[in-house]
Formats: sequence, structure tokens, C-alpha cells
Amino acid sequence: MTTQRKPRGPYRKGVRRREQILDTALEVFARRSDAPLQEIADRVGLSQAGVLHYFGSREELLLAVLRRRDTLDLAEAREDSTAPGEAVARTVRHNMDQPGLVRLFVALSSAATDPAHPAHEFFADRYRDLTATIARGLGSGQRTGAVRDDEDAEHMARLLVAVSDGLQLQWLLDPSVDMAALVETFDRLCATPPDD
Amino acid sequence: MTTQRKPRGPYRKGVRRREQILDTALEVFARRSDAPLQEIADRVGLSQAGVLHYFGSREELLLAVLRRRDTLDLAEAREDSTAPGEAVARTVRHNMDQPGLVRLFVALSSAATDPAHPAHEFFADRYRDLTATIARGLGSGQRTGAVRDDEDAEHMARLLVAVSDGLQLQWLLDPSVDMAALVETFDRLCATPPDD
DNA sequence: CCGGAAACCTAATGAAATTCAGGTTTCACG
DNA sequence: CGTGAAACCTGAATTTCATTAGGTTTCCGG
Repeated sequence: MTTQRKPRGPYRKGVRRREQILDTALEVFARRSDAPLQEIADRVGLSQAGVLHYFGSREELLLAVLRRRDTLDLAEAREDSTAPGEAVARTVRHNMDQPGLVRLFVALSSAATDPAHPAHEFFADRYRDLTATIARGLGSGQRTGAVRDDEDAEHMARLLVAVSDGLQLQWLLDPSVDMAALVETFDRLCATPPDD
Repeated sequence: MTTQRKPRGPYRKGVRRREQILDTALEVFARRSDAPLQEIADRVGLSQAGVLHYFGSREELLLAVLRRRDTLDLAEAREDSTAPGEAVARTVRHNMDQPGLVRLFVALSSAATDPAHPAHEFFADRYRDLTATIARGLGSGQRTGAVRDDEDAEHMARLLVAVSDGLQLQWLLDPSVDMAALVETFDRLCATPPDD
């Protein structure tokens, strides 16, 4: 065997601190996604190095924040949600209250585009799962007759995700863009045409 | 009157240098969008401060690079292009040869989301123009009967732009995503349904 | 109640961008 | 021509951060 040390877990205070850091980081980064670590350290009453003790690097902190927000959101969005388009529309609507976080999300996902970035895996997986889930929903919609079946469900799923991301960018640039309404428009494009 | 100085224009050598910097910056940033200014300075045979003499700051250089690429692209894309969807599809196809630049584009546009960012205006204008142009194209398509007219042309235009941006993200994360095919799928969603 | 790991801190180290205080070069104008 | 103001450019600060190194204190399982 190699080392067989005794890798004690974190202390009670440690987990509390970690939580606290995550919370304030969420707030701080929501305002300025390039805020210096020092700012978070100050708010938490720690030194810069103190923060880095919990999260090995700045990027990892960012990633952790995103993870947290993501899980919180999913919990909220998973309240039934029949049509996948409906679910996306609701999520988008919810995001409109959190411009800072949306900004952070977009910034990180573009950075994570680099395969060497620590968040690369996270985003790659996330998109894979997301499109798979939505594709499943659209597929069942096709069988119901609610969704047009002359196009591949997975294609439409990818498009829906793309629409959601792309609209966030447009909305951040110009808040008068009505994301929710546009997602709904897209939903109608995917619906079975009303052959009256 | 205040000062009445004589603001001479740039010298011949100056404009050549500027051009040279832009060219190499395009190359360098295409590989690593966070490359240090020093790298460009070296390649051009200038000091870091020398580069900053032409572009007041890093951000401004980035913006200038994007501007250049944008004009080059538009020139290439403006070769007729009947259907707007077709034009977008072609542009997207062309982008697939330049992952580095696409990365840069996404990164900058997310950063420019901040109203204080020097590139904010640029991107805001760009999107406004882009969607307006596409909406015009779709509108004429509606009159021709090629595009379904039960949805607003501008809405579909915004969706098309969003699709294009969103797909770039997905593609950067996973190069196996076929952007061009997906854009074409979206085009079909916007086309008048084949009422056989 | 003790030993070692966890939880911090202070103080380097380093990597960049940006600023600055001059020099040198260019070129429009007299 | 030649000259002098503006355009070029440089090397050397200055600044701002993240990250690392190494120590000190605090916790907690046995």
C-alpha cells in the first residue's frame, strides 16, 4: 500500500465557513463576476489565503458557486413541468431576477470552453444531460401529437437550449428583450401546426 | 477659446504598425484569448507600452480585433444571400474553421454585457442591426409565402440570432455538435409548413 | 489530554496590465 | 530646406491580483 494516512474530514467550523464563503461569493460575484478574492475574504472575515484554503483556486470557487446555484435552480424547476419548453420558459423567467448570476454563468461557460479549464467537464456534462432530458420530453410530446414529428427531437432540444443561452446574452445586452415571450414563440414553432 | 492646439494625424509608419499589430493580435488571440500583451509586443518587435500606445488598453485591442474580424466576415457573407437563414447557416459554417476566434467572440460578448465595458455599445449596436436585417429578410420571405406568417418576423429573427450564438457555445464545448445542420433545422421550423 | 490534521495567518513570489517620465522620429508648414 | 510640435517608443515604476511557502493556532478522535 502507498501511504495509508488518516485523512481526517473537515471540522464542524470548517463546513460552516465553507458554506458562508459560498453564500457571500454568490452575492459578490453576482454583482461583479471579476471581483477580487479579497472582497469575499473581507466580508467573511478571513484573509485571501484563508479563502483559498477551502477552494484551491479562484476558478474552483467560481465553479462551486455555479454548482450551488445550479442545484438550487433545478430543485425549483423540477416542480412537475409537463412540457419541456414550458420548463425552460419558467427557468428563463426566473433568471430575469438574477442578472448578475446570469452574467456569471455566461462568462464562466465561455471560459470553460477551453478543455483545460477546470469547469470544462461540468459544463460539457451539464449540456449533455440537459439536452437529453429535453429531448426525452419532446419525444413524448411527439407521441402525444403535441410536438411536430417531422424533425428530430434531439435537434429541437439542442435548439431550445441554444435559444435559451443566446437569449440570455441578448437580454443582458438589452434588458428590454423579452426572453420568456421569445422562448414561448420558439415553443410554438416546435408545436404541431394548427391545421384548421 | 481654450487651447487651440494642432492635433496632427497619425504618421505613415503609424498606420502600418497599427495594422500589423491588429493582424498578429488576431492570430495570437485566436489561439489563446487570454494571451499576455507581451506576446503580441514581441511578435511585432515592440515593447508592451508600445502596443498600448496604439490601443489604450487590452480591452480596446480585443475590441479592435473583433471589429476587424467582423467586417471581414460581413464582406464575405454579404455575397447575395437570399434567405437570411441561409446566410446565417453559411456564416456558422465558416466559423467552424476558426474556433479560437469564436471563443474570443463569445468571451468578449459576455464581458461586454456589463454596461461599463468598452465594447458594450459595439455589441448592443451589432445585435440591433443584425436582428433588424434578418427580420427584414424574414418579412419579405413571409410576403413570398416561404416563411410562416403566423409569427412575428422580428421574434423569429431574434431567435435565429440566439440559436446561432447558443450553438457556438455548445459546439465549443463539444465539437461534434453540427451547428450548420442545426441552423438548417431551425430554418425549417420557420418555413411555411408543407401542407400536403 | 495529546498528537496530528484542519483552519487559519503573514509574508513572499509572480504575472500582468497600466502609468509615467523621458527620449527619438516623422513630417507639415513656413 | 529646417524646425518644432506631435507621433512614436522605451525602460522603469506602480498596481492589482492570484498563488505559494511556511508558520501558528485550533479542533477533536482516541
